[in-house]
Order: sequence, then C-alpha cells, then structure tokens
Amino acid sequence: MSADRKPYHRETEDTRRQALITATLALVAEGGAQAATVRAIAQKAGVTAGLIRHYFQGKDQLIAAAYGHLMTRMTADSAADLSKAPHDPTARLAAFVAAALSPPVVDGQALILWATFLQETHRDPAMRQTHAQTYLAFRDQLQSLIADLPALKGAQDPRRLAIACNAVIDGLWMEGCALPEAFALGELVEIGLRAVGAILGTDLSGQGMRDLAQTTDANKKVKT
Amino acid sequence: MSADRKPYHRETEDTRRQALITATLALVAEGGAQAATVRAIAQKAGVTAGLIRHYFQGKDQLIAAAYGHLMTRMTADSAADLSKAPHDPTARLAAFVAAALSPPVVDGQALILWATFLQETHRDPAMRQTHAQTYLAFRDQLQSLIADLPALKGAQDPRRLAIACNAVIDGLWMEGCALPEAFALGELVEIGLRAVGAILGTDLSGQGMRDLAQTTDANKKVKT
DNA sequence: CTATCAATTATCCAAATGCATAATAAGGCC
DNA sequence: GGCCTTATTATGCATTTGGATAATTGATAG
Repeated sequence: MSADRKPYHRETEDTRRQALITATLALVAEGGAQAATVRAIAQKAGVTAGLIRHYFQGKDQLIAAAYGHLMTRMTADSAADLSKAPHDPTARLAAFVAAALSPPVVDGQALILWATFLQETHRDPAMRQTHAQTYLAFRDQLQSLIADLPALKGAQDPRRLAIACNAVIDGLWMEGCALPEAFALGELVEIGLRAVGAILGTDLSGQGMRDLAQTTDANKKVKT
Repeated sequence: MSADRKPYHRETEDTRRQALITATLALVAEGGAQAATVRAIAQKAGVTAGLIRHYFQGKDQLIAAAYGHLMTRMTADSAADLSKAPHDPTARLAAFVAAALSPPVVDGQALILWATFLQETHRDPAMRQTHAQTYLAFRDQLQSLIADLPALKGAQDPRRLAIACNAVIDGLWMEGCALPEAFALGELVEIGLRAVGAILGTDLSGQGMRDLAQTTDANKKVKT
C-alpha cells in the first residue's frame, strides 16, 4: 500500500535556494501573493514542501529573499548597458533611460511582482530596507548621470531634476508594463527620452535612438 | 450555557454595503490583502461574518466593489478642484496637476491600496475593467486639458505628450506616497509643475503655485 | 398587539495553509 | 563495500479561511 518514495538527488545549497526563489517569483507573477503557497512553490521547484523550511526560516524569509533577488536583477538590468556605453555623458544618460524603458526591465510580470511585494514592504522591516536601498540607489545613479551633463553646470537643483526624471521613468515603466499593447516598439523609449530631455533642457532623442537598436537587440537575446 | 445573542438593529442596504467597503479598504491599507479576511472585515464593520454573504456574492465581489470605490474616489479627488478652477486652460492644467500631487490623492495608504488591488486586477475580469476604465479616464482628462493649451496648436502629438505628463504625475504620486517625509510641503507640486511645463513648453509654475494655497487649504479640510 | 418577513446572528464544515517532526535514502569517506 | 551524515521526503497537526445553512430577532404592517 505504501507508495514509493519520490526519487531525488542532492543539490547544492545554492542551487536549491535559487530554484525556490525562482519558483516563488514565477508563482507570484502568475497568480499574486496568494498563489505562492509553500506547497505550490515546492512543486514548481521540483521538491517537497518540507524542504523550504530546511533552507529558509519560514515562508516569510523566502518571500523576502525573492524580493531582494527581483530588485537586484531589475536595477542590474537598468545599469547593464551603461558599462559598454560611450563616455559622453549625454549618451550615457540616454542609454540609461532607454534601458529602463525596454525589456527586460519593462515586463508584464515585473509590475505585478513589484506591486505584490510593495505591500509586504510595510510589514517586514527587512523588506522595507531592501525597498529603500534599491529605490534610492536607482535615483542616485540617475542623479549622478544628470549631474555629469555639460548643459547644466549647477544651474538648477540636481536633486529635483533627478526626482522629476525618475518620476517620468517610473511612470512610463508602469504604463509600459501594464498596457504593453498600447505602445509601438520603441515608442516608450522615445517618449521617455523626449520628456527627460525637455525637463533637463537637453536633446537626448538623437543619442538615445541611435543606441536603441543595439539595446533592443541585446534585450531580445536576454528575453529568449 | 448559551451566550446571549449579539444585539443589533437593521440598517439600510446602502449603509451596510458602505460600512463593509470602508472596513475592507481600512484593513487592506493597514495590513495588505491578507489582512482583509471576511471575519476581520465583518468585525471592523461591526457585524458578523455571515452578513457579507448577504450583501455580496462572496468575498471577491466585496473586494472588487472596494476597488471600484477607491478608484472612483481618487479620480474624483483629482478632478475636484477643476470645477472651481478658472477658465484659463493653463491655470486649469496647473490646478489639475497640483491636485493630483497633493493630499488626499497623495496618501501613504493610497499607494498600498493601489498596489494591492493591482494584482487582483489580473485575475478578476471585473476588476481589470475597472482598472482600465479609471486609468484611461484619467489620462484622457489630462490629454483634453493639454489639448486646450494655446501654446501647442497641434504642434506635437498630444497623445504622446499626455502619456509623458501622465507618467510624471504617476511617478511623483508614487514617490510622494511611498516617501512622504522626503518632500517638503508643496515641493512635489512644484517639481511636477516644472516638469510638466518643461515637457509641454509652457510655464505652469506661476499659475500652479498661485493656486496651491487654496488647493492645500481645501485638502486640509477634506483630510480632517 | 400580533403576525410576518427578512436582516442579522450563530453554528458548522470542508479545504487549505504553514509548520513541526519522524522516516528514509543519497552520496561521500574510510 | 559498509557506514554515517544530512539532504530530502512523508506524515500529521493546529489554525485559519471562505462559504453554507440553520436559528433568531428586530422592525413593519394590519
């Protein structure tokens, strides 16, 4: 009567943690927080539920780890192209904006993930810290790129400019994630470059659109 | 042994529905979606859990009703000052932006509520419809205000301008909700007016800041 | 004052959930 | 090849949740 035990083989701690985190993100993206039960996570990760407690103190800690993983990945994706971007400050800023408004940063699942985790941010102090860190890191990076622009030699308040530009990017990111079919390919980037350029009094469209081709191509590779 | 039954008096259908919706919103704002259990909602509304099923088909329908209530309230708040705003198109746009970036629209609980409901939007078709309606309604209103501006007589694509301005407002709204302590009083409005003005090539700051006083006063009254 | 109706409460239930603990086997070491 | 560690599975449990149904009571009409 006793059914056979599930066969398995042992994996690295890192492998298992990663599998559990990936499964958590996938489930949350598909069906919201309520879909990410310990049993569902374990099944999607190809293990049994008990193993979660073996690698994490509890479900909450796994959720927090998944959130950190997501945010790290998103900020890394936004800054990825920056390393191979030219030294011209204007072009660098344009590349940054373009990357933040293209896949894989702009992604239908990303918004749900972000929104789902946002509420947890208010209860769990660890998640709140992750939130504040990644959020301000992004804005600081943007502010630093803006400060490097030759056009505005301390003319205006760089903090407020960064806040405004960050708002444009965030807002467009949201729209692009929520209503992807409402925008033509590259339209979001163009709107973003024009808006940020207008706020800063600098023309970014030329620079940005030139980089868009390689940016999009690179992202296509990542997407598949 | 049998404890006394809870005394009660009958209320209007509208009163009870409203009480349940208010309780739902309060709970979600406090502790996220998971805090809004039927029992908790009923307790906060001063009734017993069974009554929820008497006025709503189920918990999901109550959640959807609460979401609709929230979105209706927020869009109404954004457009409230518009009715008593001057006829000057520039001033009207400035008033609209200022209202969207001031309390009660900008509110710490509003962001959590919005984020929490966003994920439900993906499962429940009714909620998705509410989402699309309120979202596009806001953007259409903004686009119509922009189109009335004398400065850009069909010069540029009004749709893209509206998208960009909407993004600024959304992004600043998020920042203001998430990190209210990071902005001085009226700073968010000023940043928003400057950014929107820059995108549209029109000066809004003068108009907007002049209106800010009455706007803020009016909102203070609403807040209490 | 009484009968009636439905608004409201009370009780029960099946399912799901997170967690704890016991059982087992996979893989490395000697 | 046998043993030992522990990664992994299997089982059980208390709690919670949403929903169904029965019991009761407050109001209203006649």
